[in-house]
Amino acid sequence: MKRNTWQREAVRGALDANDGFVSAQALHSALHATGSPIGLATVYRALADLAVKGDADSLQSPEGESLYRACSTNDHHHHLICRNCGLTVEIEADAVETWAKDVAAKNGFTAAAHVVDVFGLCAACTVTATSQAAAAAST
Amino acid sequence: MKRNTWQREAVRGALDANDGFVSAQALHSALHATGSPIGLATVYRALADLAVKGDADSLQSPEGESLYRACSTNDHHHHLICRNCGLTVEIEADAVETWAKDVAAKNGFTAAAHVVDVFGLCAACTVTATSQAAAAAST
DNA sequence: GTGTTTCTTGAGAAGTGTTCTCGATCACGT
DNA sequence: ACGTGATCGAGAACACTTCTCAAGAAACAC
Repeated sequence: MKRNTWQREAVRGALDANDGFVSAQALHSALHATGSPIGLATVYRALADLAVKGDADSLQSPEGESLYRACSTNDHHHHLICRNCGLTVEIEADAVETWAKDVAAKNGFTAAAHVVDVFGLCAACTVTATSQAAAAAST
Repeated sequence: MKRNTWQREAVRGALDANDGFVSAQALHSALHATGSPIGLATVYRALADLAVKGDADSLQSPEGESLYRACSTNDHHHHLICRNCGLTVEIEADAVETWAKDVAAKNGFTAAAHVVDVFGLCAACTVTATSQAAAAAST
């Protein structure tokens, strides 16, 4: 039996309120900032549950943290992530799906899963970064 | 100035001797097993150096460990990894490169990098897994 | 509403992987 | 051979995650 607790709702809400991927720690801080006395362990548990149920997507940041995000769809899909502001766009990648299966099969691999994520700078951050670079260059 | 020390050579050698991705910890244990009194910190430093120089490839395992592998080419490429035995096949993915750039551009993203790795079971491990499953089913 | 059951929570301890610190060591240029 | 300073190693420090367990609170039966 799964019980409904305000803690679980709070985590889900905080995740929904966020556009990009957030770390468990960040989510915990955010919840505390809003006055929730929720525990860190509980945040981890809730996130793990959401990920298992398919209500959230998780990935490993290059720094080794686990990042989570509320997903608009339960279907298999990939992400385009701004490495500066965390903005995330869900992308479909039929071509890549096919390619991955193909490559695996060609090499005798079965049960193929794949990790496909694209990191970059979103339009807004590109502008910021460019002007900052210019400022730095002129210093 | 970069010095040549036997420790660095040992790490590189151990990496070369390995077919698939290995964790820093595993590499350290392996080196100790051969009698090298090399320190763990040194292994981490050497691996980071190799990765920066492009002599080694690194990726995050699903468990959050950093895995390293000596690469036969410095060119950008991807991997097909057996999740059971660690066997790794280097794969080219021009199609994916193009797709990634394309998707990024379409969404206004710049400086796009991507993470593309395929995990599966290699032919040998598929056989083992299948027979094991059969054995389990008959129990 | 009351009582019972048992799932969930939260604080902190524990665990794991990685990085940092700092005195000792040793490779390299002269 | 010598001096310099990059590199080493052991362990401490650190960050993130998971585990432990007593206390709290949903859900259910009555």
